[in-house]
Amino acid sequence: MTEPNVLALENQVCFALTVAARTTVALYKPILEPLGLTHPQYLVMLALWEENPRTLRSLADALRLEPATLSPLLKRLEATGHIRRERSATDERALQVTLTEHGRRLRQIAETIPERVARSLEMPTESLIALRDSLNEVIRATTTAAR
Amino acid sequence: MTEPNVLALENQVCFALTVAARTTVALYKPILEPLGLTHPQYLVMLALWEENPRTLRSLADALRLEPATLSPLLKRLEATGHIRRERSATDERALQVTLTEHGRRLRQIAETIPERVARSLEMPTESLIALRDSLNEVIRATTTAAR
DNA sequence: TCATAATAGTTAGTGTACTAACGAATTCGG
DNA sequence: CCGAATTCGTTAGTACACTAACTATTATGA
Repeated sequence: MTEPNVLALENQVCFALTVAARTTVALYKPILEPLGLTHPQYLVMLALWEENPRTLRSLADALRLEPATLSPLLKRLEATGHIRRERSATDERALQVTLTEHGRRLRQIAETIPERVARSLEMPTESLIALRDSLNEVIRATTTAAR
Repeated sequence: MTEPNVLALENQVCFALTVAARTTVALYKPILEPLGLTHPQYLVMLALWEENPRTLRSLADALRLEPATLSPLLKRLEATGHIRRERSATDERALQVTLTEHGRRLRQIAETIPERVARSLEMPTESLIALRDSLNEVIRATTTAAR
C-alpha cells in the first residue's frame, strides 16, 4: 500500500472546484450570447427576476459579490439596455436597479436555459441536487469560517 | 403544490459552483500569502511538484488552462523566484519550466495545507471525496460537450 | 445642534481567464 | 529540399473579482 499523495493535483477539491466552475460557465456562453449576457450578468438578471426594483447592496448580498465588483457589471447591463440605474428617492446613497421592458421580457427565453444546461451535463437530476446541496455546505463552511 | 421556480438563484447549480469556488479560493489566501503564492500559482506548483521540468503546454493541459492564461502567470512565478523559464534545447518553440531550489523546498511547507483546508471545511472526508468525484463528472461532461 | 460614526457606491490597482491575432520554429508532402 | 501546414508561445483586448481608499449621504449621541 503506497502513501497517497496529498498534494496530487487530481486529489484537490479546490482544483476540481475551480475547473468545474470555469467549464460550466463556458457551457453557458453560447447560450447566453444571443441574449447579450455574460454568465455573471445572467446571475444578476436571475436576482432581478426574483425581486424587481432592488438596490445594489441587496443584489451584492444575494449574489455574494462585493459592491465594487457589481458596480461596473451593472453599468454594462445598463449600457446594453437590460436595466436602469438611478438613485433612490428616499435614500440618496442607495442605487436603485430596475429592469427595463427588454430586461423583463428576456425572462421567458431564459426559462428554457436551466433544462438545456442540465441536459448537456448528462447527470441525473438527483445527482445535480446533491451536488448543489454539497456546494452550499462548502459555501456555508467557508463563509462562516471567514468571520 | 406550487410550481418550483427553475430560475430561482438559490436553485442554480452554476451559482453554487461559482460562489463555492470563490469562497474556497478565498480560504486559501491567508494560507498561501506567507508562501508568496496566489491560488492559481499554487496549482501550478502542485503540477510542478508532480513532474519537475515540464513545458508550458504540459502545464496548461494538466491545469486545464489556455497557454495564454498561463504565460503571464509563469512570468510572475519566475519574478518571485519559484521557477525558471527557458527554451527547450531540443525544441526551440517549447518553454521549459523548472522549479528553483526555493520552489522545491516549499513543498514541505505545502504538505500541511490540504489538511488545514479540509479541517476548516468541517465536512467528513467521504463527503469531500464524493464532492470531488461529482465535480470531476461535471468537468468530464462539460469538456466533452465542448468538442 | 453639531461633530462623529456608519452606510452606500465609486474608483484605482492587482491578478486571473478567456478569445483572437500574431510571430517563430518545426514537421511534412510532394 | 522547400513551401505549406501545424504547433508553441506571446500579445492585445475584454471581463470578472478582490482590496483599499475615497466621496457623499444618513444616522447617532453628547
